[in-house]
Amino acid sequence: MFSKACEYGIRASIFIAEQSLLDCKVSLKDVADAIESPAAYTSKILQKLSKSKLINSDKGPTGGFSMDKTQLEQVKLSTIVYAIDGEAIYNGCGLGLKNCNASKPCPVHDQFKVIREELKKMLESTLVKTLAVDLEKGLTFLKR
Amino acid sequence: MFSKACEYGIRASIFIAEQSLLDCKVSLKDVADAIESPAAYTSKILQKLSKSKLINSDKGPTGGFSMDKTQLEQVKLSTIVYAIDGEAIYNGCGLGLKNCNASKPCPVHDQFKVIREELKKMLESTLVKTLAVDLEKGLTFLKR
DNA sequence: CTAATAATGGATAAATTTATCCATTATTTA
DNA sequence: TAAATAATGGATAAATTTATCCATTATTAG
Repeated sequence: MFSKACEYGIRASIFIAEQSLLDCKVSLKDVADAIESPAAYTSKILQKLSKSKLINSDKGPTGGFSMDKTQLEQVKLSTIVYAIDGEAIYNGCGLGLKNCNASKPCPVHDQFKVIREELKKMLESTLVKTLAVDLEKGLTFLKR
Repeated sequence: MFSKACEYGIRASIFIAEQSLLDCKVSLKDVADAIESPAAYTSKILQKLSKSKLINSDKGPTGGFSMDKTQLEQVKLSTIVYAIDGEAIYNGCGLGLKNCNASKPCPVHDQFKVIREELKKMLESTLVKTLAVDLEKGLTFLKR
């Protein structure tokens, strides 16, 4: 459904959000340990999220990754997915056709439309912060 | 959402079904032309569908690919997807966790469950034959 | 100012997916 | 039986995604 990079990105941002709610900055290593991902690869993904202003990053000692109040209020799953995987999941044709649309539909156009809209609605209505709260409560998990 | 191989597989099987409804066998080249896919790669996918008994293939002159009555009645989108991409799309965790389940859920377990079940229901209730009928009527398209 | 820390960015490498090539096998027709 | 046809299967190659390595930059504390 999502690329591995996107999966890592979502898990990482939920962890960073959780720690930010506790007023903690986290290092790359903290993130990689928390979500069991390859550190160097995760680094690239966090750079992307950082450049898209979805998370903050600071260099040097006391540095690390974090999310501020505004980011915690605004960043949704859809924001992360869009930053990493782009819009393909929203607009792409289920069968890979370039010009699939209502007036020249692929054979599963209508069927997929329903699913995609459902998915979109879900991603756009889910704040990373909300997921972080459940994680902090121990209701959900980021590894295995 | 699906692999490229699976997209080709679905499009190919809809085309083969359409032609079979018109009592026509089609060659590899016919298929590749109809769905605008690389022929040799498509060949591998058709072999897989053929070995899974979702389509028939015959060698030699007058040979080609086809679907018989039984196959036309039984093959659904879910059948094709399962044969090519396996069950990951049904059972896999949205965030890539190995042991994500109701008692140890990932942060988006419940949200994804709804979407996946919706998708599953759709794939399992859609006969390739039905899609082929619409294609034959000129209501849908397999290229571009 | 120096040493230590942590993210950054560029270059590579490994793994996987997608795609191609070609010799072989099976089948049909003449 | 020979020639032509069409799928098959194995080997390889190209492209993309995932992953690693390391030197550099920015920042902080002493």
